[in-house]
Amino acid sequence: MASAATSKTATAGRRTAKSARPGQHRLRADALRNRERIIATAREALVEYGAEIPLDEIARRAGVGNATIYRHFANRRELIHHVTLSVMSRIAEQAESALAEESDAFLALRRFVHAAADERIGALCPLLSDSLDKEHPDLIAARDRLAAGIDALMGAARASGRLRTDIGVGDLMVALTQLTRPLPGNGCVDFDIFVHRHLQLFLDGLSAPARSELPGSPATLEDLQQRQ
Amino acid sequence: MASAATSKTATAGRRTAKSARPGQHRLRADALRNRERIIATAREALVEYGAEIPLDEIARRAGVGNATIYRHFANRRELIHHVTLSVMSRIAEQAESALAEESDAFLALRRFVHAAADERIGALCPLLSDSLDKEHPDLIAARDRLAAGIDALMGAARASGRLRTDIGVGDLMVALTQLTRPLPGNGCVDFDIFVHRHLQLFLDGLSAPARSELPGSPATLEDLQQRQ
Amino acid sequence: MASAATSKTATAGRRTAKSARPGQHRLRADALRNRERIIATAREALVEYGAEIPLDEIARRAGVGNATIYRHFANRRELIHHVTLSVMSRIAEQAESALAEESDAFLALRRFVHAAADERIGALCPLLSDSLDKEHPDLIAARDRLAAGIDALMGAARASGRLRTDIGVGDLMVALTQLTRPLPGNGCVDFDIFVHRHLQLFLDGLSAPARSELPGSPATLEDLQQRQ
Amino acid sequence: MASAATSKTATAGRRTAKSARPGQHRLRADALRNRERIIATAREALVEYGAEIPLDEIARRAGVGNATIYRHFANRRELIHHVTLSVMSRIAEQAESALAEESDAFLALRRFVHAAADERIGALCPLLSDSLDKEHPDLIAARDRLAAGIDALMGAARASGRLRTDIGVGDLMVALTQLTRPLPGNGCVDFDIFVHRHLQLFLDGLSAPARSELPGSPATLEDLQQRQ
DNA sequence: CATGAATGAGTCTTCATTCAT
DNA sequence: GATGAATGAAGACTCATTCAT
Repeated sequence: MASAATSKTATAGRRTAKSARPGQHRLRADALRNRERIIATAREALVEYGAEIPLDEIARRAGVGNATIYRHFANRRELIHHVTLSVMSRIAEQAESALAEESDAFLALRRFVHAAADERIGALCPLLSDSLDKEHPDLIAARDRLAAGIDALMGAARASGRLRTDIGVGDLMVALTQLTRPLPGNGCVDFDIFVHRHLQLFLDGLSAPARSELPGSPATLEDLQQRQ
Repeated sequence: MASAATSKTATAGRRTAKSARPGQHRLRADALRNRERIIATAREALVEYGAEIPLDEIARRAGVGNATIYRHFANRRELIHHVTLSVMSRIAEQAESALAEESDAFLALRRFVHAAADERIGALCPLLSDSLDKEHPDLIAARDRLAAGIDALMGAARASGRLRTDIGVGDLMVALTQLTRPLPGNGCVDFDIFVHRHLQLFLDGLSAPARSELPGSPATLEDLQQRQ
Repeated sequence: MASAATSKTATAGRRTAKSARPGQHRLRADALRNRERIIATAREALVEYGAEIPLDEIARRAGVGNATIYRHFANRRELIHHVTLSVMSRIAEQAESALAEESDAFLALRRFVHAAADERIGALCPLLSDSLDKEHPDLIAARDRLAAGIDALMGAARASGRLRTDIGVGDLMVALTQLTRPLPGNGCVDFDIFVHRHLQLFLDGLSAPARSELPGSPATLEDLQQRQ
Repeated sequence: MASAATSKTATAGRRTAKSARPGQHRLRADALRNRERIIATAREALVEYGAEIPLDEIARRAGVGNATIYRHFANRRELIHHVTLSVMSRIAEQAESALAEESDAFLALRRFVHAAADERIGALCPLLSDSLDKEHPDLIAARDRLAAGIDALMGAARASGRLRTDIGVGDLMVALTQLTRPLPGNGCVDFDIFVHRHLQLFLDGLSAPARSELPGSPATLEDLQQRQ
């Protein structure tokens, strides 16, 4: 699968740019495995435990020492950054494949929304939290790819006359993120069952014709990230 | 303003049951003022800062010493408990007055939803977080009152044929809570502008006739609190 | 005794300006005692153990909990800052009293040099280390006071014809600091005995007439702090 | 260049006596080159960065992997040990060649003092720090050679009537070390300019006739290493 | 032999909670 | 009753040292 993590910028750490992985420096196979495992574990742990999960706990779950996390990610912020990139990338794929594979545009949108939930989009608050460096080129690239994917989905659905016209990508993303956010502190696994109900309700609200007039105006992803 | 905090059970704090305030022991006027101020400050601070706000910060904002919080609430958990009660109470009032004052039942529901958002319902995840003692009689009472209020609202809206019939109080409450939850770490005050758009979309999804079939089944508030 | 710690600047911590102690906020007696004890303990501990001494060790020696240090000083850097101020202030007093009380100007200078050593001037590398915020007004004030005191001493000694004329305050301060610096890692208490020999030798080198031509040019304290 | 590192005793590293390199086991050429490079890099890095420099940083500067350091030196302590030996050896050479090449004995001493500073004698606190195993035969041998060299220098200078008679080798070594010690944490390269001023002043203090009476008594190098 | 990677122990710092005025 | 101060128990992060390629 295409990875959004190809463009790179060294974050010039004082000693070594741990997380910047320029093309010339291939990771050892086991290290790469660890790296991916840490990201995947962090994604799930964030969902189960909440955003304040200790890195030590992530390390424990991933079966590595705590310092191994720091070999791969300079600090908590950077780990979150990469988890965000990973999730955004996976979700972007979902958007793209939904559009490619579904003939009914609104069904494609619906499929995407539920798939994004399953991909733990809510684990991240990725577009809003201030714990991300929103200037980071990788994040911008991932955001743009995702925005493009969703835009295409929404555009097709709108073109088919099934999607109301007064909403933007940002509206969908924020609501989707919020509706699927994990509860803090406990593993509400069975909470998922609910989530899909609410997403479905929200999708019904997105259907054309619009049943009410919305306050404010449609939001792009850029809008979201700019609000402090 | 009716307070849900009159029936009491001491939760046997380590040394003294500070927070249990049996009716016989009227607080001094200034102490009561402090108590209310702490709760109100905590509510707002939770919204602005996020769930991990230090108690010292709440104390600072409330203009009291940190130990004063402990005079009123045995620990953080108990403070959150009371903030939750306060918010639930205020929201219940909103439900009740919306029903009483609006002639159009669906409009009443809509008014309630937006009012609940303004009351910071999302600051607390009041029904779900495991940082609450869900057995606590006060909480149960508050929940029941709130459930009754929303039930009445939804019943009326359903009766008027404007609300779809496959959703329960729990569905509304969870979605409402999630959609209005503050972002962690930063004061997204202007985020509010968005929230009402999403609530409106969700309300449109709630309208009859149902535009799709929902997975799962309608949830009550009891359901919610039993999970986990 | 006059304290250099009267002018203040809040270092605008995120939450509370712990270390800024504006005049309006008198410390409780016990807290002030702790504060002074921490500074004094840190001064001695720095001498005995070296600059890398853990704060926990300082806390232990001071008989307080580790967090108490942080109540008084936002971080390690700030503690060092205040220790530095304290030592500079004490040394400035030594300079002033030596000048005031000794009739022989060169003897006054000599007395000062040995007294500064006893005040642990070397514990700090106070003028040079980059672990200080050299822009800080308190530090500048302390430096200026100290420079003035030493300048007066040296000026008098020079005027009496006993001090060579090709050296500046900075020269004396640096050499004094270096010659009295504690060794890293071990408590060389009896090392002190040596130090005074070397200071004496250095003082002999400072005497007029100059016995050689020096490379470079006389240094002020400002010079020193600007390097690096 | 004569190396003091030929007589050896294995200091029984935990697993293998990595650093003991008995004569029979000639290092491969590249390994020897690495070893020397590590020592040289460590010497400079200690000067620029301070005593707390991480081994990883030394490895990075030396252009080797961190583990390579451990292949050559069992632990940090041992690396420091060898850097110390290296510096002492280089300084001893300076003493010997100064004596051999200068006709004026005091000039020879002066030349030596400045040369020792350029050899980074101060980087190591070589005679005093407790991070050395002062019992180690190599260190004793190096110390003895150095002491002999300086003794000869001082003896000649004393014989020429230019050096005061109340000071010992230890006095010179300690003062020299202290006056040239690098500041912690920052690369004060231009600090060197000062150092030679202070050394010159100190040398002037060493000149005969003595201008004052010194406290204590002359110190040998043995004295220094025995304290603590 | 050389190296990148992994790790546990240690340090700094924060915060809920308790203590003393 | 109220407060500032004190504290120990985490959590983030670093680094000497060990392991596996």
